[in-house]
Amino acid sequence: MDSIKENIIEGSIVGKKPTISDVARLAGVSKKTVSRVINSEPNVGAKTLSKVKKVIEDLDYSPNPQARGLAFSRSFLLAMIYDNPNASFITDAMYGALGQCRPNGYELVVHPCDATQASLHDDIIKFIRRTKIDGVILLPPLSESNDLINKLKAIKCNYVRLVSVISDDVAHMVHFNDREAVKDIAEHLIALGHRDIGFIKGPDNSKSSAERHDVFRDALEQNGVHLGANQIVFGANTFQSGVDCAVQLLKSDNPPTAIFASNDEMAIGVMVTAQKMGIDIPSELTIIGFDDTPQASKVWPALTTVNLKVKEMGKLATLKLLALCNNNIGLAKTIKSELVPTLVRRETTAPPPILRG
Amino acid sequence: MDSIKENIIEGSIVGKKPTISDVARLAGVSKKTVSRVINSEPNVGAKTLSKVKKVIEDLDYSPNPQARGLAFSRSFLLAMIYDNPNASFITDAMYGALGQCRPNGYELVVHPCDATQASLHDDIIKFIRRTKIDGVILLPPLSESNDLINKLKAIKCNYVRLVSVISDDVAHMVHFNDREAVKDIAEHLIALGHRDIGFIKGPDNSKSSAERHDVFRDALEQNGVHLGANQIVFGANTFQSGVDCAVQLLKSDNPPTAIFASNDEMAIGVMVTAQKMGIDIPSELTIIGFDDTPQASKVWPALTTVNLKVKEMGKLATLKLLALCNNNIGLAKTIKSELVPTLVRRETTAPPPILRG
DNA sequence: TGGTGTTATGATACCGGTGTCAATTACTGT
DNA sequence: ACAGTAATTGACACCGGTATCATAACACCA
Repeated sequence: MDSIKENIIEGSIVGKKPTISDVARLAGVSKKTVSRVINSEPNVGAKTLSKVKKVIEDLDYSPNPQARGLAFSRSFLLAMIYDNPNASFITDAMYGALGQCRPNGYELVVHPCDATQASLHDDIIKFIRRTKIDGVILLPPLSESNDLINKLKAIKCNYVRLVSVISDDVAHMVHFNDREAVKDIAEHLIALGHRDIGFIKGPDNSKSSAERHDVFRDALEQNGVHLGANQIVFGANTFQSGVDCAVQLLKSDNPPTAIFASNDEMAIGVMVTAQKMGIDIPSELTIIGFDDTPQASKVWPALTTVNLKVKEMGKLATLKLLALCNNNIGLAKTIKSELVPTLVRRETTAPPPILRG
Repeated sequence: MDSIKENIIEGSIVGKKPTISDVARLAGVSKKTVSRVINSEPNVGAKTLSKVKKVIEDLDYSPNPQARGLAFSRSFLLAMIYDNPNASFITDAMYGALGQCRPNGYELVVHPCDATQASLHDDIIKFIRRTKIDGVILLPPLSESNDLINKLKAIKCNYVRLVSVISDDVAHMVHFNDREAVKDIAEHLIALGHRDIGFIKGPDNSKSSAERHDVFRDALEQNGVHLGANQIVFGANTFQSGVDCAVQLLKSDNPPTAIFASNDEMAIGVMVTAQKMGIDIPSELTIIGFDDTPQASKVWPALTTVNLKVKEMGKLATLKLLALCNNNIGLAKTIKSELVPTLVRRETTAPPPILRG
């Protein structure tokens, strides 16, 4: 007779999943009424409501997302897109996002991509059109590309970007104000007594690299410390480039007493290099990183760095994106879009040797 | 007239995406014929074929995955499910999987979950039923649960698991033979001359923890070295537990000259602790980890550890899963399912002090 | 040239949901 | 009691694909 019910009664779920028609039949109502219940639409009689809900419960029914997506012209899929090699940044952002996706009936698709590909942006657009993804979260440095943003707008794709540079498009971005953090670092170094400071800049193609450089230089300048050209070296945000930059800085005629690296990965490269050279940290060399990756607290000595609150950013970005997917731009605008990173003081910072006992 | 074509001609894609009906109309054929072309079905005339292909090209048409999924009763979605806190293991596996998903028209959904939840397995089943995911890749230690496997079988969900324990169900698993690696570690330590060896075991709920323990003990025993009860401590696979275990081992009456930690995370905890205690690595203490996480080569001295080839495992698992999704169990069986980890010798291993100059 | 067996193609139902709009039922106030 | 309005409900088309099966076109051979 009723094969659906039998399947359930038998204890394990076998055969096909129940459909909206099964629910409708068993509840003695039309498909449309069941649909109303599923989507919490108004104007359903109290008796009908509880009857349908009971059947849904009994059958352990859940709507088919493909069918739903087809009817709604939606996929209930969000994507996190990035060309960033920094695994901890990504996982943090991902966890922040996932926590908001699931409860709202969305799933998250991860889409790492290759920044060296010339067709990168077009490939992303193709990906979105092909999958019918409802919206995307863009991680830096990809999020800094206006070209990509314009292409997303052209296909009317919802997006939220995680960026360090300020913009007034508050509905579509979460901003981590690392200017403040960089200032904090400069002032911390000055307060400790450092005057010969080395700076490892991130790759040139990233706006936030330039920004960190400018802010750091200006903040030092305001305290009467000049960042000379030979005290600035260029890294690639990788461990190895941290090693290379450290060699360059520490083997110069006038080695710095403190080094600020634009990310933790490079800062740890500096640490390892200094230790190999027999330089003690922090008594002979102060090091500060940026990102507060899990490794930062797992090296010896523990690295002083900046926590960007990436997980929180992933969460806020997702909330905004969900609002946008529901055409609620007003809501997206009201969700907090600025996070202030914090300087995490650990064990790699100390006054320079000249000021010590 | 033809709004679709106009949209394309105007340069940017606006309005709705073309559908199969648009293609059919412009090519002067039926929807079904276009469907045949899309799915590379046989029995399509050469002239018709090229005509349809041209229209698809011109329109930049791609089929709607929701509609396709609905008709095929498939979602073209795979999920990677894990309760593992080890970020690098996961990202490696993820990258390995992604490389195979995309070219085959599948997307990957990430599904981390909370191992402390009692309803964990049922939640996973619900997730699969709700999303209509076509197949799942299970990462350890979740992949070791027979209960979960049985539940997956009950709902006929395709799965492939990454496991360290051997099983004959070769179509549904990729096996990393860490027994060999653990043996290599034991023999390496013996060869260096170590006789007082400490072992940090992983959490009790994991089969691979027990296995690593057994194999390590036996391999030492075969070389005439006994692993005493007070030389075995229990860790939780976290950095902090590495610290705790190190304290326990190093402050004992008879501290070991070498420590093998069941994962890198704990091994690095041991390193940091030893360094804080003024113990030099490797001259006074040899340390070996397991996993070859990115951090292993980014600590000082660089950690000797075992590379599990996780990315390759992710790739193989995905290939198997895709074969299973296409009901090709035979193919799934023939895909390589055993990987031999390699011992990566770096800088944390040396002969014990007693044997040194 | 006609009969036969393939190959190529299309009409129509269907996958499992939602939107529209008309029909039915339930409340109002007088 | 009864018109008037609001709340509830369902019939049916539709979203964009695929499966089935009947039919049309073609090739082959006697």
